[in-house]
Amino acid sequence: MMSEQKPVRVRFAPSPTGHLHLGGARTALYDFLLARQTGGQFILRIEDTDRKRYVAGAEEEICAGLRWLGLEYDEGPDVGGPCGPYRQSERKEIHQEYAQRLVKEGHAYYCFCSPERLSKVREEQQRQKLNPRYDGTCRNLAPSEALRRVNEGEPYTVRFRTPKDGVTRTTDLLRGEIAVDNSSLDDIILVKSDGYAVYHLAATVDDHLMQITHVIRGSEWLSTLPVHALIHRAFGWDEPVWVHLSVFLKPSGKGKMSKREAADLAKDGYSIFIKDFEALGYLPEAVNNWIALMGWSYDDRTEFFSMYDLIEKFNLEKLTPSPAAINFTKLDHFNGLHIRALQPGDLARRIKPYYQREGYVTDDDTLLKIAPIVQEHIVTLDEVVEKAGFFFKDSVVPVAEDLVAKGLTARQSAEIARKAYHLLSQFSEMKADVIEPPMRKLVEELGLTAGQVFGILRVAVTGQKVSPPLFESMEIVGRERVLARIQRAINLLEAMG
RNA sequence: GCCCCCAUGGUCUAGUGGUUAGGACACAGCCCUUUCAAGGCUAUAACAGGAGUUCGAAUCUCCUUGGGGGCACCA
Repeated sequence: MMSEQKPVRVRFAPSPTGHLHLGGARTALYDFLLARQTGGQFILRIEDTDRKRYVAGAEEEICAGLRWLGLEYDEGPDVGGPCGPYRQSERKEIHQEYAQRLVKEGHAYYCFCSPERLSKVREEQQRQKLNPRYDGTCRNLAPSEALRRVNEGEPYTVRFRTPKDGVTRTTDLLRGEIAVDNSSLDDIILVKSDGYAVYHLAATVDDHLMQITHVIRGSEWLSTLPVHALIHRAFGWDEPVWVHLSVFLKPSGKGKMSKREAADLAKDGYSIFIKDFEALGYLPEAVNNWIALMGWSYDDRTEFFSMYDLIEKFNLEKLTPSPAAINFTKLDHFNGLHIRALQPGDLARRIKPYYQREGYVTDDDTLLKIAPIVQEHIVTLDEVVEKAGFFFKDSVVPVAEDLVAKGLTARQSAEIARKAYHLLSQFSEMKADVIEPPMRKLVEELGLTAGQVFGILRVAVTGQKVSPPLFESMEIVGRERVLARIQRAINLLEAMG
């Protein structure tokens, strides 16, 4: 199936008004996959024509988020490219030029209605249960008069002259033909009175100029799709392939993600913002794998995909149009799978920051030894600190009660610890495969279970009831610390009586 | 209110006229086991409802219901 597809040019076009979230990331992922698969280009374009909504730092966060996910773009505001600028605010004159062309050719007209009048008209229409729509006051102004008013400095906007009747048909890749009566369409504003183009014009012009072949975006654009098609046609341009992705719903599947919902998520250690995933211990490859499968599938059983797999196997044909509820437990599952798929050396490198974040002083040799023994015990990277922090501590402080083995007294537990201490102290090194057989023999001699004996030692050596495998852990902790920790445990048990 | 879109287990989905409706997550039980996991096995669980078309519908059509999106000088 290695395609003979033509190289695509696709763009991810977020507005810098907030955080990069899962929905955006998934759109960008699909863009990226398609571009890489076909040998085309993935472009980042910042849609910042609304200066009022501009959020400082948002663009940087988007770029950083895409890079963290591994979605390197070929052209964009901070990397340049042949179709720049890639920030729409810097393309104001270009947009105006094309708006003029539409006006000259009769596809658009100047409108001098004030926002105040417009909103009053709208309120009145709503009161009368009519559909809110521009009332057409300026639609039939004589071009010469309109031009005169423009030249006199009167504030104006440019509106698209939508056909009054007929039907506009266009095609969405996932849904087939989308047909709408032109009578239900509005004369949308193309250029605002501040001179900046509105999305509908800016995106259309830029997509054409940047030779975008596939427009992949959220389904919130579906209702304006006919207008976008009409604008393309007014310019005489071919339409790109339209791909409208379904939205993500909240985990319950009932309703879309809300601000409140997002806040609740944080309490459970989840987030919908890409900037948070690293700190929460997620791997970018897991996040990609997870969101790739929300709206796309490969076959009836394959679910684990590396980025390499995704690039090879992604296809637009298997996209689904129905909305998907975000399922964070599935993300946890994928994260576990991807952690286990890592080379231990890679895992060692990736867990390091989580230790350092908590103030641990680590060394790479030890990290390299820890990686393979925690690998199949953690689902998020940050867990490594609570599960395997004891490796980097001089000593641990067990809860005395935890040292008492199930079914035994403190006194008996102390006696077992003493015997283990005696046995272990005879070895010059704590090699796991060397000390395990005699330890098991000890268990047998004592007539106890492995769980009872090893449980005491686990708490003694790690300070925790839950830890990575005991003997491997003891090997890393090392002879001196192991013995010191067991001695301390003996003392604690004896103090209990 | 009007317009557009969507509809298979709790969730993500496979399925494009004939299948015992498949897989995954979650959940429950069992096995394995030095803890926690991981792994293995088993179980529970779905075609929203109603009309049609057809010898035969999860698959095609229509209606209803439910959900989502849009109706700005925001994107």
